[in-house]
Amino acid sequence: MISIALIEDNEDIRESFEFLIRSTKGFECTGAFEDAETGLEFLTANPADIVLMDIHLPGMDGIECVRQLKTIHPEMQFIMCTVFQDDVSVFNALKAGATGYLLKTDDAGKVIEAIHDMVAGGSPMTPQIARRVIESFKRPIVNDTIHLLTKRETEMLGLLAKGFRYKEIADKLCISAETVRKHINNIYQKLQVQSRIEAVNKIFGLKAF
Amino acid sequence: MISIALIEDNEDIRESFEFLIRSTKGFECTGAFEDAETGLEFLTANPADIVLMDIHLPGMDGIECVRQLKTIHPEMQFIMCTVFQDDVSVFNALKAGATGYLLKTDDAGKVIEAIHDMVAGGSPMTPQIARRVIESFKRPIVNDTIHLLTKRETEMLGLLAKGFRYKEIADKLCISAETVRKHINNIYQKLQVQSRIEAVNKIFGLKAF
DNA sequence: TGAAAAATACAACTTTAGTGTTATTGACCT
DNA sequence: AGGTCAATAACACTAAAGTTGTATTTTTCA
Repeated sequence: MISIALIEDNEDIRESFEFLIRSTKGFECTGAFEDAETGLEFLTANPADIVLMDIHLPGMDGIECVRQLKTIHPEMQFIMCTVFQDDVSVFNALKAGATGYLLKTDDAGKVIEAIHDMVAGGSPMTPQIARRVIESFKRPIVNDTIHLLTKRETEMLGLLAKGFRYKEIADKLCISAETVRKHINNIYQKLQVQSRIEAVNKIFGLKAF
Repeated sequence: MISIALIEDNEDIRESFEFLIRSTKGFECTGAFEDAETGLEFLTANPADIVLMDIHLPGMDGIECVRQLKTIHPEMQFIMCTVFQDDVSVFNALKAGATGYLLKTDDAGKVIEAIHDMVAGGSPMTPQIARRVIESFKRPIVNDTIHLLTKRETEMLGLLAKGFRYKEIADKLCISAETVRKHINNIYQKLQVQSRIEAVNKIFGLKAF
């Protein structure tokens, strides 16, 4: 028996979801809440296997609720339900610990399928959302500041990031170590940093996730 | 009319896919190839909207084929077809530029649906594959070597990664700079590295993508 | 073609980082 | 009670990194 809870402020949707779950073999609905606060309180004490969570809620939003519940019960699985599929919501939800994404427009069959996929260790989501995840996954996340650097300087920075010494870089590029030193000094001035690690963090540092 | 090409070494699968595409309204099959080399040659000259690509092929594999075609025709879309859904293949394919992932066991309806999803700007994939993508997306990708370090050493490394000087770390933790120096030296010995940047790369370095 | 930007090079100097060694204290384990 | 490990600290020394300044050549581009 898979225990499912849901947090959704719209009464019609909440009740139809609850009915849907109750009338599906192998599923039980352990709670249906209209706001994040009461849901959070109940689920902290009574963890469910899977939670269907609306994003837009009065008071605390669904993403924050997931974040808090996930830290308390890491094994709990969350499927976000929303009308929007904008990038920010998707990523914040994923970052908070949600692993599935349903649209409210999805029919009953999709919802049941999504829950089954979830139980089977999958991440049900629309192809549109999957695309967004992939796109941002591929993005190198390089700071714009890099455009201040010349080609040679960018090359230097790459080697610097890999941990090569000035002497090694010099040998690799067949220039003198003093030139390398000069280039790197120019880089530091442009990036407003004082050390190799700061430069690397500024350019390649990953703030995303 | 959406033009679709396919590269698949198994004759039965290739012909049934070709038949499926030809018999679907709005789809046309512009080519069906049994190996990457001939497919690559044809598609370079005659780009298709969507390519169904097998991963395991004799000679050049499907991932390499995608990589090459994607650089020549970036607007071409690729759906990988495979029996396996292992992490390495999935990520390499995504990295090469594929945006969809089908299992050979999927039925005709799923294939058609996947192509439509693709045309609509989505990324059709199984929930299992979506989960893999998300997991690795969230994973900080921390090297196992970090378990060699003590709590204090791990803390040091974090500050080291942020670019703080020994003196600054010392002040932050209310210990002497000499102690910081010692801890860091221990870290380097455990990680078998000689500098801050190497240590950071070894532990937090992202090999993925 | 002429000015600006980039790449090259050298030098003197300061600061920070990294290596090696030794020693004390407290925590934890058996 | 004794042993191991982690954390603390200090000192001497070397190596590498970072700073500042000047200068020449090459590229680029308006």
